[in-house]
Amino acid sequence: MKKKTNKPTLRTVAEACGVRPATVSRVLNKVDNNFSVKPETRDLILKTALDMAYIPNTAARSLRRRRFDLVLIFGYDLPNFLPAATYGDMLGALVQRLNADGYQVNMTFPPPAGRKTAPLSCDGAVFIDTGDSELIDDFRRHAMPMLILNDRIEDCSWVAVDDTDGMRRLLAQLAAAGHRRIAYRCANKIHRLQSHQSISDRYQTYQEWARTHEMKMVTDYDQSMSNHEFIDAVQETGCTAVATYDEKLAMSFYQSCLERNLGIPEDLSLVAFDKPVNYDLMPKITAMWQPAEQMGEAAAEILLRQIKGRSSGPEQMVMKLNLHEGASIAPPPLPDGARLMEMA
Amino acid sequence: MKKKTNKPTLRTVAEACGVRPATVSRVLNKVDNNFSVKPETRDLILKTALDMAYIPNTAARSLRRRRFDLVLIFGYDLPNFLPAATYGDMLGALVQRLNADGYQVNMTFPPPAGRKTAPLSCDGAVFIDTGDSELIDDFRRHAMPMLILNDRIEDCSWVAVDDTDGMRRLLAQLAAAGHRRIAYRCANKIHRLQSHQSISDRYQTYQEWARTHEMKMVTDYDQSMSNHEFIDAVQETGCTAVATYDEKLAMSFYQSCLERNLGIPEDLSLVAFDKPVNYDLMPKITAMWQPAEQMGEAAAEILLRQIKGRSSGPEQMVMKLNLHEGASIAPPPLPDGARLMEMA
DNA sequence: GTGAAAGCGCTAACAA
DNA sequence: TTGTTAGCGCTTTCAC
Repeated sequence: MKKKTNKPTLRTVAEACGVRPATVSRVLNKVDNNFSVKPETRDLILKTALDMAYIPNTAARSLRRRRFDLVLIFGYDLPNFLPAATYGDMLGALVQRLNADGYQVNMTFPPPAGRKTAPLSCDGAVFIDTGDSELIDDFRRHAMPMLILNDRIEDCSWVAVDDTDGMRRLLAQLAAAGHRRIAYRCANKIHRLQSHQSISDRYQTYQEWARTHEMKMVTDYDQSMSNHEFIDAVQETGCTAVATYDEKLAMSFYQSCLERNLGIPEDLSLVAFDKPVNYDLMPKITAMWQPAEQMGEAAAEILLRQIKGRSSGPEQMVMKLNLHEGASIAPPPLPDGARLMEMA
Repeated sequence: MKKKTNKPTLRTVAEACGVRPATVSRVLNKVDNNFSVKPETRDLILKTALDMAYIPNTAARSLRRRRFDLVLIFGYDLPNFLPAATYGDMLGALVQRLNADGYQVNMTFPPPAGRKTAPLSCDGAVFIDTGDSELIDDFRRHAMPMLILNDRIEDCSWVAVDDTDGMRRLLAQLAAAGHRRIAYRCANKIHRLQSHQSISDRYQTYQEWARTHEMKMVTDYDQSMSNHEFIDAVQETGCTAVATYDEKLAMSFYQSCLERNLGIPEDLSLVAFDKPVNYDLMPKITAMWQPAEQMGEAAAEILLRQIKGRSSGPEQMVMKLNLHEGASIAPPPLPDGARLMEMA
């Protein structure tokens, strides 16, 4: 066991090569504005650095360069939310784009209480499903590049989706299949601690649709209901289709329908938002999916512009949801009388 | 728009207070070994720092302190694997423990090619599902504290599970219910690019079981088979139970069984490894779950010992899997003849 | 083609 | 109770 692991520094390497640290730095960073290195010293330095397993000290480098080449992702709940499937894709695209421009990407978990040094340890930040407004404020005060992904915050850059349009198209899809009475299951009061734009957007669109189509609303927006209570309400009011706030609610509702021998879509049509995890193992539900990759990429582009100062003020972007056709919509079942007439 | 965002530094704050940077540093870092600050200057400094929104520069601090207060998690594929559910819990516990000791935790995504500065930008690292042995080598060469989570690498610290024991108990569970012929679906050749200890552990245990119980092996370990081909094999050989390598395979197999009107567990018993995502929405399968929280915590403890130099050499830890009882085991269905006898 | 020197912002040992 | 000083390891301008 060695007494002390003296990590090689620029100076160590330089001494081993009989040159000065500055030269080593130039060689390793491939400073090529005017070919200022003799090939043999260059090779010697390269070889020595490799042999000694030299790794530049990030702190020193960042301090000097005044830049970190690092983007932080804040999404404290991501371990829970990543299973929303769509975030994996979104972040994948985001990271790839940032990497292409030389930025390392780190996802940070909640920092120890009292430590809030983040704004001065990266070049920019992406907030996703993070309600940490204090941190966002800090970034803003320090004029640090940042972007909100999948939500909207005033005076910030963000990339979000058009839930109003999404809900409208979802309802239109059901209407096109012949549905006139549609219920909306959202369970927001119960499931969501902090409110998200999508909650009100989707609900209000449902409300608007009900008004313009003279349709009686059947929803659990204002009250907490179990799946079975909701199914009761659906049946009592003669709804022939149900829209749910997200895929989790949809799957859970689907299970409850099975338990009651309610076939989907034969007896009840079902639509939702979001792509479920393990999509191929799940019942195929027609749903509005986020354009995950595009969102990630757009976010990266905007953030990069902010970082490189090529942007004046916040940029905001709304994207359309994609209708993903499953097998959960059918024409409404005919009422018993009508069925008899049809058979005759 | 301000001309230039002059971020406040220690010096800025010090000048505003009429003291020297060192004093500010002492106050903000609560150096309290001997109450060396006059209350009024202390308050002034605190207030000024807050007003100016002073945030220490991480790079400068780390450079000087020779420490980052940061642990990096490497798991490049985590966005894909987190949906394995168990990792969310594992990381949650790990992070919490490290936070408690004042360490920030970042999960890093693949760094831009050619940049391998990680070993000198953190105090320690956790590798999870990462086959980046080059990076691991770098950490080792620099004698940086690190730990492999959920896998084993020679001469490293790691926390892993006892898959041999797990498989044995799973098979024993089936045997206790009366099963004598058990098939093993692993599909490893197809699904796993890089090999994991669990693959051979589980397979070899199955093999051993077959030998000692004089049971004919029915498995796809050496050949690629579709679910339906596998079901064919199961039926031809009269197997009454199937064990699968993981929950994904189990779920997928389950679906295929439904398609063939094979009831689980009435017609076929099924066991697996791992906890599925959205467990409450999934069919309840008896499976071996990782003790996720304990693993995360143990990993944190070991890593902390390494970081604080309280450890001599690598520490390795094997944990038992937990049997999670679902509803996928039943006694084997009686052969037709036997069933008649029973009824008589 | 390479060296000298300054300094990024912070902390810790020492001095007063 | 506070100031002075040195320097962490690196990059970059300027000089030769």
